[in-house]
Amino acid sequence: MAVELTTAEALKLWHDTHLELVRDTEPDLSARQITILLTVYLEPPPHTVRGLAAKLRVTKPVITRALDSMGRMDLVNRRRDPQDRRNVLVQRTVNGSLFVERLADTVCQRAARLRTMM
Amino acid sequence: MAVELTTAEALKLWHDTHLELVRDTEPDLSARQITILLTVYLEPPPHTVRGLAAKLRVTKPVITRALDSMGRMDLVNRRRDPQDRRNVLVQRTVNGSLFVERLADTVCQRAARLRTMM
DNA sequence: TTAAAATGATACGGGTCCGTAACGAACTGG
DNA sequence: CCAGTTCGTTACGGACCCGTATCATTTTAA
Repeated sequence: MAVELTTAEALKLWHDTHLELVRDTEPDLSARQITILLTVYLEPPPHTVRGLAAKLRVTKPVITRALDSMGRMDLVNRRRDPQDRRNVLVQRTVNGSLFVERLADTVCQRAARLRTMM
Repeated sequence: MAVELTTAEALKLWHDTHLELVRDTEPDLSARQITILLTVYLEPPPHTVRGLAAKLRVTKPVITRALDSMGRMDLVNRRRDPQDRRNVLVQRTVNGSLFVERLADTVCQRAARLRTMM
């Protein structure tokens, strides 16, 4: 059983959730940063700069800079790979987990209100 | 009947859709721009700079600049209000409609594949 | 008629992000 | 060992966005 959404519902969900994120002035991540963050938190490790760049189809400096910003916000962490010290492993943080959890709640709440509030 | 989403499904939907948007290198709008665009296309006119600023809880220059960029991308249009020439009315464009339609399709497709692909 | 209010745009200084190119550090294979 | 490869980072010039303050235009009201 799949999640059935009409196009109007999909747009309303996208709109309402974004509006809430914009209003809350949460750190305000870009689409690339959101994608990186959720990849790290949803998919099994290890996550490397090169791997993330390939997955998103962007250049490596994009990933490096996104990790810089999100590291400053304490959403992710970087560590050298002890096995191959050229690699950098992207790791989760407590703060990042909370952020992702809040995001999930926001999306869920907006989805639940979709058909009652239209 | 509401749209039931588990938190895991919500996150996967958010991740998958963002990933697709990042990969496609569609104009790559910010969260604020997306919110403005969808507000204009989902809610009944008229839409003014002041109204959008109040709705998003941001300053007016934010809206002006977003309309500048999205105008350059031909996603929205500006017109003076003939009734009160201080106002600017934000209008939809053909290109913007297509963009919104594609976005809706992307979200719907990702939602439909949620439970088959997990 | 004129002062005040409202609207959207602009100037400014500061920050972030972009892609290309170059770089140092670490591994690999001959 | 040592040249070549791989990895992540940094430097650079340019573009965009931010919030505050200010501006011109238009409307309102005394």
